[in-house]
Amino acid sequence: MRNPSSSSSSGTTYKTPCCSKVGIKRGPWTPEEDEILANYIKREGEGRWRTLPKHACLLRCGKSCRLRWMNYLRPSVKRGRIAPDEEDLILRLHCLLGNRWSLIAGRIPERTNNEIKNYWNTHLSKKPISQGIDPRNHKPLNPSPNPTEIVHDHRASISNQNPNRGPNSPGGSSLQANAFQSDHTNLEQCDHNLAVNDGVMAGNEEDYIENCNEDTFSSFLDSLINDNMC
DNA sequence: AATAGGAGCAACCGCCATTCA
DNA sequence: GTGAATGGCGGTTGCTCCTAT
Repeated sequence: MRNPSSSSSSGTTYKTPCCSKVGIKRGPWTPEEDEILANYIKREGEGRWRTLPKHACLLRCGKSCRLRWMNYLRPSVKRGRIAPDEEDLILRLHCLLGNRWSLIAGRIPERTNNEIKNYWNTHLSKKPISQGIDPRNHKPLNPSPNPTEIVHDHRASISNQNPNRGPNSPGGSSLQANAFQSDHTNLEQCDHNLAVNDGVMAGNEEDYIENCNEDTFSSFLDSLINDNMC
């Protein structure tokens, strides 16, 4: 929405409201609403999203407030054009993680998952297609038996691992570990990737996966990215 | 100049995991 | 142990702007 004036109150119609409450405003945020929200969060801090609109005197649902803050009002959010190196990183990470936007965003400073998702859908998803590659799983659009496809398979399997969860979610670390475990299982099919894992993992594998935290996952991801798998 | 179609992106929805009473 | 509330995620929608015809 580029024109804030085209809110629901002025005719914009989105799908059925997430909250059925009458009097909840929907559609684009106005500068006044932004200011109210930003000031309130600066004063009271993040969280308690459901009750925030009432306390801040905003006619919005909590989800809408949270989204607005997370994606646009947070001071740490960088707006503007995606740099070529960021684009490259997004491509690599998507190659490894699939549509796990929060995971990808977590590794690109000051970018939000919504922004990265939009950028992928509008710009980057077309690149693999032009190269004859399926952007959803980075497999060739016309698959042929080829050892390198095993690498693609593991990427697809990661993206299929509970795609609704990321590192910032309450259950993030265990799910990271699950994705990691799945990833590793598939990696075993590829000598090259096994070598990658050997560099990261040492000792008992089960213990490693069980105790996988954000740092180790991060290291693991770094090794895959740096290995230029895509 | 008018208009149709595509691109870009903000905002919403439904779902799921976690937390808490 | 259970159910409601909450937070967070990915997918999708639809409005506005831009460009080609």
